[in-house]
Amino acid sequence: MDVTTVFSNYLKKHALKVTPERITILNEISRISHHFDPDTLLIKLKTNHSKISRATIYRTLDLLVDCDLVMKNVLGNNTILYEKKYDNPVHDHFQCVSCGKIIEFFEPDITVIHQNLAHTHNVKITDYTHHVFGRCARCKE
Amino acid sequence: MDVTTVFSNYLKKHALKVTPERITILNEISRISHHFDPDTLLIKLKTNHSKISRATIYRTLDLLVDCDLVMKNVLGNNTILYEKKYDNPVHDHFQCVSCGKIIEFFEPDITVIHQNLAHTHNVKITDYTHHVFGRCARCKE
DNA sequence: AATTTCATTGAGAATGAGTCTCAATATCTA
DNA sequence: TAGATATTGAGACTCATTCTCAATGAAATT
Repeated sequence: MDVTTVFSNYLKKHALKVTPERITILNEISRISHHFDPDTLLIKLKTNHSKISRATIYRTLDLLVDCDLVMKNVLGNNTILYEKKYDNPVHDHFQCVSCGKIIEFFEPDITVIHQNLAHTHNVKITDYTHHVFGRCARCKE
Repeated sequence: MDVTTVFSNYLKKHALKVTPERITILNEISRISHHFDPDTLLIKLKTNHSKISRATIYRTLDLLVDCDLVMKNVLGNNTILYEKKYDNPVHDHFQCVSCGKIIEFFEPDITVIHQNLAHTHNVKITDYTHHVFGRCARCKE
């Protein structure tokens, strides 16, 4: 089932409307292979002669996060970073506090930690963020 | 060595001044046993008839984070949350997306993950945030 | 296909956390 | 104690995000 269908189904299920703006935004995100923020998304859309407003971008991103197609990451220094959850393997982020560089990594043991947590505290885990900060190879001298 | 001394030494080392405002803020934080945000700190200080300004609170919090006495956590939904790093065992946070309840937990394996990461990517890790979201025992029904 | 209902949109105003400015004041070194 | 310089408070300012509201559009119903 393709991504547009997933989004359309989500919208219908919540009595929301499938609009060209919403589909255009999702298509634009599909073309982005890494991180993005709302403003660069707006610029990309403008470049493609779309007149979608800033408000609609924010509203649509919220929907996409809610239906689990997009992930919103809040890093340290007021960096907000979105990325699609499809066509994109699960990973966490390391950010260099000196130069701002972001490294993606995945350590499978994080899953074990979450299983322990769920069991110990009798909770259901739906999401997590794991951001690591420090100095990259270059900046630590 | 007590916390005030640690802070004073840090300030002197960086040619900064030991002011009553800075010490008062640190003392106020020492009285808080859990999380806080800059604004509740401001209110607590006002309640104690202190006239320290919002700007000074932000400035001092940055210093305290820098000298490792306070930790700044950025949660998902624009929540910023500070807590002292002393008198307070290291822990991560689980937040219930339904009722907002926060559970503190510590899984020692997170340290192993960080050691692997540091080794694999040749970085120096100074800090991290690990927030888990889901439904607590009550809210998952 | 036309009607009706109500969600959605864009433009710009509003919000609010955090930062900056600057003159007055306080710390600290010598 | 004086001089050099860091700090402070008040409020202006920023800038990302949210809100408002009239006009428009989607889609269910007839």
